Amino acid sequence: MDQRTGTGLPASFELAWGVREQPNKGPKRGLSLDRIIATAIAVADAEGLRAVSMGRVATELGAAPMSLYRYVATKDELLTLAADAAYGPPPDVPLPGEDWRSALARWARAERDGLRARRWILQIPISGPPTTPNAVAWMDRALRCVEGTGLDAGERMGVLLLVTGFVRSNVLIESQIVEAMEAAGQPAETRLDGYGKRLAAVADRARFPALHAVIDTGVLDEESGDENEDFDFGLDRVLDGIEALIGTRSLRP
Amino acid sequence: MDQRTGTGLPASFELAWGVREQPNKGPKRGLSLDRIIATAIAVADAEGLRAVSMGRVATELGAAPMSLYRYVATKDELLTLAADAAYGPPPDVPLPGEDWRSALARWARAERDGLRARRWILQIPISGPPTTPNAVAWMDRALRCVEGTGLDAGERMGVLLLVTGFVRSNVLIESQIVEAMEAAGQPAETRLDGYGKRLAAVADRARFPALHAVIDTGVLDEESGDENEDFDFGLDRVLDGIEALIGTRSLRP
DNA sequence: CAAAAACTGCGTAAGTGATACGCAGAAAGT
DNA sequence: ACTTTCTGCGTATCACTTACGCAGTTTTTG
Repeated sequence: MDQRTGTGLPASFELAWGVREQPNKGPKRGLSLDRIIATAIAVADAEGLRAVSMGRVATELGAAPMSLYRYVATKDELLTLAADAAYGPPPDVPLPGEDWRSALARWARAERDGLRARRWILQIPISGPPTTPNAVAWMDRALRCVEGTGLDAGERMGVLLLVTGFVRSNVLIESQIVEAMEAAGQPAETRLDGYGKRLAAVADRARFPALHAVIDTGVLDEESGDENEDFDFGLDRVLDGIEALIGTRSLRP
Repeated sequence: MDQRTGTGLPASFELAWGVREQPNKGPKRGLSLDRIIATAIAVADAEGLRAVSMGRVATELGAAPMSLYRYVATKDELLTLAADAAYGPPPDVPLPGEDWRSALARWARAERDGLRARRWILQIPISGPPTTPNAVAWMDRALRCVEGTGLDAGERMGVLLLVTGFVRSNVLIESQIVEAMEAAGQPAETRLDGYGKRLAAVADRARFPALHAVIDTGVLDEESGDENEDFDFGLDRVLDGIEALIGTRSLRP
């Protein structure tokens, strides 16, 4: 099922795009790519990415693992498609008359929401630039937000990569913290109060003065009350930086 | 070998930090954590991350796979330590009297250089915030760059996360492109000239107008002549955004 | 209508990988 | 000398991905 045709994409991707003709010979299919993908997502949602194996997905479908290979060439391919479907369609941005900053911020928040709901997406090894339908749709929407700002095509792409990179990075780091806190179900007498204290136990104060200055304030030992604070901080910096660039173009939407 | 003590870190991490006492009974060790880590790195450097297995590392060391478990509790632990060692020590920033922006930019570039030399680092699943020696050292150095700028501890951490997130994301995206180009060794007659063309073959122009506007310019079909261009663009945006924030603090280094 | 072609599902199998368990021997402590 | 701790590793289990090919289904072709 790795029959690449004129599009250069794997056949399963063409299926996802709806540009591949259905076979017209052979028995009726008992499976479908959509069902396989949906099942992979359900397993990941319930038990995390590591639980997603070809065998597991097949079992959930009441099929044999090898039959999945009629639809996807490799497990990696299935995971890529699962991530794409899990992303879902992009937000409706920009609204008519909406300024670029507001639109892009909404886009970023929507991506963040989606990733936080399905953190396993970020664990999927990616082996190429986005070529799946939803990923591409999200790209288009972000690019629309910065059209008419005076940025050239390369810069618009740069902005897209910057913002999406920030979002994914932010959620990834948050996920790491969430995971560490869940893993903190260690024997009670060995459990430290937080990350900062753990660091302080091994990191020499004389050698890491700036880090200790931060640890001493306690910010590394507790979650901030507002779960959006870190994200908003970073997003504002990014948008400020983009705004500075757009300002140099003397063009406003 | 998952004997957590007062630091709350895995024993192998304590070894990496040099805060774990060496056992004083039993036969002389034929292996060492450093050698195991170095071997894992050598394999990853030569053949990529997927080639790194406990069996492969053991074979390279002339040992049995199970003996590695005297030193690390899991393969994930080994990979985390390998990534840390591969990162190496941080750059010497800030220089005396160096302004925050220059220092932070140098820090970012150094991280980028390291990651580009060893792209496999970005493929390692990470399951918690940094607790290994070099990672922590890099953190400290970045924090030093923004000390004295008027940012509070939380904001300094936010800046660190923003910059490192940007660097890693930038290199990851670049790696995806590099990988796709290497994978483009497909049958010649099915090979398109570039990513943009592949997208154009499936992405409907009416549905994705902003994306097509970018594709039409050709920027998605060729590598830019300057391999630093994308990175510098993003870094400048990020630094501009941070600069805007620091400006509101009315404090200058 | 029969044969050929294409397709579907899946049984069997091979190879690989991570890691649990426990043995035997080495070295230090009592 | 005996006990304790540690090291290396043989054996084994379980799980996973995917190659190969068989048998049956369905459409197309002559």
